[in-house]
Amino acid sequence: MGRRSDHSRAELERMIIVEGHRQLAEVGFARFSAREVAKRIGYSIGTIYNVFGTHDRLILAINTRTFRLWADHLRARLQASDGDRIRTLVEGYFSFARENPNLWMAIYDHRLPPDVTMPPEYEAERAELTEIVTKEVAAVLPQPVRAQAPRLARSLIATVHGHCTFALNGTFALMGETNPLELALARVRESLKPAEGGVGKPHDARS
Amino acid sequence: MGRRSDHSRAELERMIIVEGHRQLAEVGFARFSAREVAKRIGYSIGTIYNVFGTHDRLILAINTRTFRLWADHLRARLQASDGDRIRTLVEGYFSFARENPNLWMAIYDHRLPPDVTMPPEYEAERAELTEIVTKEVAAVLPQPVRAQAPRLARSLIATVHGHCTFALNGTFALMGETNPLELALARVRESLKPAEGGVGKPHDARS
DNA sequence: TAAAATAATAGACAGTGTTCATTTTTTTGG
DNA sequence: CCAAAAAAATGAACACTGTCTATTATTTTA
Repeated sequence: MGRRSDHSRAELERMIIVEGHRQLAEVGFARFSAREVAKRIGYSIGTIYNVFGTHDRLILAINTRTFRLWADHLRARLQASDGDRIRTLVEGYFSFARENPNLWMAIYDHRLPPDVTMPPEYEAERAELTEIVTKEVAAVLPQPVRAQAPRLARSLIATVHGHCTFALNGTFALMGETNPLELALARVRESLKPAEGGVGKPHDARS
Repeated sequence: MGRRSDHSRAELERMIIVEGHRQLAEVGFARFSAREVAKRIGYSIGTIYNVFGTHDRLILAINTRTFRLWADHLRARLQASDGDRIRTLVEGYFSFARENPNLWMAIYDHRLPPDVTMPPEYEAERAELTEIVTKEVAAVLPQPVRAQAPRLARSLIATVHGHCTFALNGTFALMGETNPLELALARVRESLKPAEGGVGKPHDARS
C-alpha cells in the first residue's frame, strides 16, 4: 500500500506521536510498545520504523511533546497567578507531574544510548522550560545578584525535581513525609530569601 | 540436576545477586538480562526463577545490595572526614553515584508494579541510609530546632538527589552547569546556615 | 500510460520475561 | 546399602519485544 486517505508524512508523524503519547501516559515507560501504537492507529510496525527509524527516536519525539505541554502548563499557571509566582512555579511543577505521572517519569526513565543524538526540538523545548523558571528567579533577585539568576534557577529546578521525584516514586512515603510540595517550596524560599525581601528583611517563609 | 557441588540455597542466592550486580553495573538497567546472569554463573534461566520468582524481585535484591554498599561508602567517608561532615556527606552521595552510575540509576529506574511489595531488607537498608544523614543533620542543628532534623534531612536528601540526577543524566550539561556538586552543597549550606553557626554568625558558604 | 519514486507491509530474527512438566541429584529411613 | 521421598535444576514452549528488509501497493512524474 502507498499513501492512504489524505495523510501527509507530517500528519502521519503527528498521529504516531499523539497515539504514542496516549499509550505512554496509560501504560508507562516500561510497558510502552511501538507495535501497540502502530496497531491502534491502523498501521503496521514497519511504518513506525520508516518514520522514526528507532525506538529511541520515537520516545524522544513523544517526550518533546511532553515538554511542550509542561511548559504550556506552567505558562498558564503563571498567567493566572495570584502574585506569588515562585509558589505558582513550584506548584505547577508538581501538579503537572502528578497529573501526568507516566509521561513525566518517562522523560527521566529514558536514557538514550551514547550514539544517539538529541533532536534540536528536544533541546529547544527543554531550554524553554528552564527559561521560564530563570525569568521568574531573575525577577525576584535584586540587581546586584541578578546575574546569578541562571545558575540559581538551575539549582532550584534540581531541588524541586528531587522533591517531586521522591513524591512520585514513593521514597517520601517510605520516609514518612506527607507534604513534599511544601517541603520543596520551603527550600526554594530559603534560597531566595536574602534576595526576595532584601537582606535582613523579615519574610513569610511557610514550612 | 539437583544440588551441584556444595552450594547451599543461600549461597546460590548470593551468587546470583553478586553476578547480577556485576551485570547491572556493566550494562545498565535497560539492557539487564536475567538469562545472561544465569549463563554467566553456569545455571539455566529456570533456576533464577526458582530462587527469585520474578524479574522484579531479582532487581529488588540487587538494588538492596547497592543500598548497602552505598551506606558503607558514606560511613567510610564520614569516618575519614576532616570535620566538615556535611560536605563529606554531599560528596559521598555524589561520588558513589559517579563511581557506580548504572547501579545508582537502577535504583530509580526500577518502578515496581503496584502488586509487588518491597522486601523488608530493602526498606531497612534504605532507612539506614536516611538515618545516616538524619544523624549528621541533627548534630548540626541547635537544640531548639533539633526535633525538625528528620524532616529537614528528608528534604536535603531530595535536594542533593535532584542535583545528582541532573549531573548524571546530562540535564546539567545541557543547561551549561559544570559544577553540580558545589551547587548542591550551596543549597544544603543555605538550609543549615541559621542552624550551623547560630543566627547571624558568619559562615564560609562556598559557592 | 509507462516508469520512477514513495509509502506501507508483514515475515524473519534475535532477544526478552515467564511458566512448568521433566529430569537429575541429594537426603532420608529402614 | 539401597529404595523412596524431597529438593534442585533444567530447558523447551509461549507470548512478547525492537529491528531489519524484501516485497507489494500506491502515487507522482514524465
